Amino acid sequence: MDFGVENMLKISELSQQTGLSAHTLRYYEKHGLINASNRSEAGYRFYTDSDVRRVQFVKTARNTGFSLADIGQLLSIRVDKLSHSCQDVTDITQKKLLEVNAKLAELQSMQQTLELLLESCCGGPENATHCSIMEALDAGLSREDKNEARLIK
Amino acid sequence: MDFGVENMLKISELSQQTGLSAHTLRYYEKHGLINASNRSEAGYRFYTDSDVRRVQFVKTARNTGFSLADIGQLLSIRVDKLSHSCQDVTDITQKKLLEVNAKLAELQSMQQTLELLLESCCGGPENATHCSIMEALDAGLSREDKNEARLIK
DNA sequence: ATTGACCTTAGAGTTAGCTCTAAGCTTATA
DNA sequence: TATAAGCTTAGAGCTAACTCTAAGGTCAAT
Ligand SMILES: [Zn+2]
Ligand SMILES: [Zn+2]
Ligand SMILES: [Zn+2]
Ligand SMILES: [Zn+2]
Repeated sequence: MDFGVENMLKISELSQQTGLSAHTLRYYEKHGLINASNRSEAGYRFYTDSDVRRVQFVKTARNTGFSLADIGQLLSIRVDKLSHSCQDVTDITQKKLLEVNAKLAELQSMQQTLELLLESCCGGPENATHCSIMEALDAGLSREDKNEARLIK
Repeated sequence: MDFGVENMLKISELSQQTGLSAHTLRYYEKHGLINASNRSEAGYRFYTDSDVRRVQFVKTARNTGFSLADIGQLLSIRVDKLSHSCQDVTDITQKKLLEVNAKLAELQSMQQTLELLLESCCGGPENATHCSIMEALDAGLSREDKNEARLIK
């Protein structure tokens, strides 16, 4: 009856293999991303090799930056590749790249502003009455002025 | 008695001037960042010029990437510059820059991975049975392998 | 006097992705 | 057999920064 239970993993073993916590694995299951193909009579989850590969796919996609919703889509492609095209895959990937690029631009702008602020300030122990960082934040930064210009007209 | 009420702003007027919603302004007040120096008899908030400048400082700092907690610290320096040093200011700014740099590195890694994935896939209408993006996610990406290597030993 | 726009408050809901708790079984070891 | 470690579930809590709702008071114009 219970043929092949030996090479299946319990949740803590899967956790160790993947580096994802048991909590997270159950969370992914609750959200429809993964599943344990088998359960013991007591209800313990048992993961097959195929289950493990699916979890590793999820982890890899997660590390690549995909949201759990994205991963849900990628997984439905994965289980039925015949019904999906390469374009379906690139659409998801391209969308993610655009998001990443947008965040990058925002962070680069912040980085530049912060570096300029740090260059302008002595960083010394004297009091901050004439601190150029405080002055700059009080004056409204030039980057922000540009954004403001959009709103005015 | 109510001298000078004329040049004060109601919350919706401040909202228009700053581009922050009235909800957000009340939220900032609840969290101790800003305040209306005066209230009408009915309890309406009235903002002085000084209040407005403080709100604009908050907005500028927010646009620069500072968290509301950071801004709370910057504001307490702002109201008592004599008791604080330039170093106090650069400490906050430097810490923020480090955070931004860390996020940048993460996003740049994602960007690179996503670009490589997109280069490898034809993106065409044929079915996804041999899609190289799916293969790469199944195999575990090389970037991830590097991270894994850290864990192994 | 009656709209309707604006203001007040406390507090709930949103987002994403976990992270943890409580209460109670199960399993392995001593 | 007792103890500890591990498993189960539902559901609460966390983070940050809003965003919105409900129920009601205020104000200007008609
Ligand atoms: Zn200085
Ligand atoms: Zn300074
Ligand atoms: Zn293809
Ligand atoms: Zn492809």
